[in-house]
Amino acid sequence: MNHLRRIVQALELYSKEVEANFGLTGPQLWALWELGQGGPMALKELAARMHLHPSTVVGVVDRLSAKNLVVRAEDPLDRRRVRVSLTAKGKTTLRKAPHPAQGRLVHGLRSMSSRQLSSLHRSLGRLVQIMEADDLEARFFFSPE
Amino acid sequence: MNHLRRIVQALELYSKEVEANFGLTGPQLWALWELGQGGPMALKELAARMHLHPSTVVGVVDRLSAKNLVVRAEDPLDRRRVRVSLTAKGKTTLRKAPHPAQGRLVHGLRSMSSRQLSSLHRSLGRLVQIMEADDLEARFFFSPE
DNA sequence: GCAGATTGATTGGCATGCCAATTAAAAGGA
DNA sequence: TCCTTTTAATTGGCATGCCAATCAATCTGC
Repeated sequence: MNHLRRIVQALELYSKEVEANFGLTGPQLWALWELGQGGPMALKELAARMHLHPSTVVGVVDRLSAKNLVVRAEDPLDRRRVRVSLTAKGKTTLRKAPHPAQGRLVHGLRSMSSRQLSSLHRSLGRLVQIMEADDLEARFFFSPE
Repeated sequence: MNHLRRIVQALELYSKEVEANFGLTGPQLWALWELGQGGPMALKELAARMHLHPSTVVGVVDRLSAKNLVVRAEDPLDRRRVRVSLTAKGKTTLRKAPHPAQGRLVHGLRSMSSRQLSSLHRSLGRLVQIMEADDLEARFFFSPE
């Protein structure tokens, strides 16, 4: 538990550091990266790819848009949707940016043996599986819709 | 990376759930628990035990104090310090509260073999070690005071 | 075709978390 | 002793993240 908290904290510190030296926070970089991978997409899809709540992503897109790295456009086929896409500046920035996979963590992982690594990956994957199953149960228990 | 994010997210969801059903968020419960373990202590010490920034803990203590679960008192020996301590209500609440070690995670961990568990613990511990070492280096590199 | 349900984005409210700056108190040095 | 530095707590500003509520657009059933 404590280790997890420390890792998360180290990730957040890294995000601050990137922000101070590059002008973009971790989540902002991450969103930019997803847009680079998947091309222009609806805000809802971006949120889904990031496993975040849409209302969270609205704020991130707002800030990226204020920096002229992305633009919102109307989707002609479904006017409820907002197509978020990279600007030219966004693409350039993305090319120069550090990979959003959080440098320090990557460094830490690289220094582990591949056997250790795959064991860690398996264990974490299993944890996620169990915790998300629990979550579904809990949701069902509290509000069965 | 993705697994870590999901685990953290599951923890936050659990915190929301506890809040909805118990009236206290994860960090609030955590602070209460530390006070239960260590007795009355300075805000700074509480922050150190939680590995959080003092300014963060000010807010948590504010909210706990608004709920009459803790009180701030002046330290007669050092008037800069604020002694935070549990109220009677705080102690009662703490006895009834779920353990702050995040139920779903515990459940997930319990279902793993002890061999898997200790391997996971070792791996995470190693990651923390490496990431925190990196952090020191980075701080030194960016601002060598 | 039209009323009612659903869906996508947004807003407002709130809790965490950080940092930088401020204030008050204590410690240290000349 | 007095002045400077350090230390503890707080404040204000900001970014994430959630949820609940709202608004507009789309879809469905009758």
